[in-house]
Amino acid sequence: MNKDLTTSNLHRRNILNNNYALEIIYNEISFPGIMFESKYRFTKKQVAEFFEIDERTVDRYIEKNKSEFEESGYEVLKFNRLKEFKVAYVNDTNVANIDESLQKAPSLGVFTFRAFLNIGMLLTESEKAKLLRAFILDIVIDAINQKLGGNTKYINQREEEFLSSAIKEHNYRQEFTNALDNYVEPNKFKYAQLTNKVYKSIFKEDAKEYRQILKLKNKESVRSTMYSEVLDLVSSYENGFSDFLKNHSEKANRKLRLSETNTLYDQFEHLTNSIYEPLREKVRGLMASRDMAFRDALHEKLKNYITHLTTEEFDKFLGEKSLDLEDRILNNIDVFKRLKDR
DNA sequence: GTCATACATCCGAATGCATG
DNA sequence: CATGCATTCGGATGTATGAC
Repeated sequence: MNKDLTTSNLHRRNILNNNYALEIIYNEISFPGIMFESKYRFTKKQVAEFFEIDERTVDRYIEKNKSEFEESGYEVLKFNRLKEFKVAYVNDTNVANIDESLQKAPSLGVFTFRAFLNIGMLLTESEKAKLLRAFILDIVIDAINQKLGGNTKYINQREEEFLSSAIKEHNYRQEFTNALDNYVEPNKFKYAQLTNKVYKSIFKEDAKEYRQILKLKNKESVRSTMYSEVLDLVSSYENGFSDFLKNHSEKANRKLRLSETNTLYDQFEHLTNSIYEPLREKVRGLMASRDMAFRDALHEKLKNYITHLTTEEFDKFLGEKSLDLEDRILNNIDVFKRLKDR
């Protein structure tokens, strides 16, 4: 996938919000900052020297992208905080020569490591920035893979909510297939057809397209790769339609043909359209955005829903609280048993 | 004399605008 | 895109003033 950091705000954010990638990048490039207020800081001068550009060039970029940089941690220090920064600067062992003019500066623009990377992603005139970008793109994919032992395919399972959603979904799925057994005439395509209809209602793709986008192998199950929010919504659709099907079959006092069932689903979808709309919108956004960031997968039909992930999202799937499914089952064995016996 | 305070001046960084 | 210039701001520095 072509990710041009200089022009894509989305891709920049997806890297800058990923603390795990930032940590690795910091450790890999030898550009130590000055520790100040528990963050590594760099003066404008240091940044300019790193990228081998004029300080004025840095100025221009700050001017143009002020809000983006400020969001990444760029700020102008004054008064007391500036005084403290100067102390930290002087005491820092990484700083070889103490700058005379800095000592007298009444205000000083300071970058965090994030803001430093941010400007590096935008600088088109620096050869070093170009190298840095290439390096970042390699590192970020590696960082996620490394964190997950090389498997982003099941990153959806690392989140706290996944397990309970998956179990609930499993139960609703059973009701759904039971309903198809009880109220629809035997037909070997019925499960697949109706399931695809549910998928298309929710995220516009059928199982086959979804598999291609996520590069799933034949044996790998589609649902095991879905995020908890998607599973919850699938549950809702399956549960809702099971009921709908039951009512119509009982009213007609017979099993329905597959074609009737398909028509019935279209009715169901039409009727529930506005009810599900908010959840569907949310789920589409989550799914498309996460798959872009984590799995490097583009859901073409959902591309208008893609946004950058927040730091919290990265934490949720990569952070302390995220776990392999196996660990999660062990940690939640009681919950697991309770849900299973329902 | 010294100490605190008020005021004036100077300087450098940031910022904005203009130019080559 | 680099450079030059003017403006603004606030810290640093210096000076004057007055109380004790």
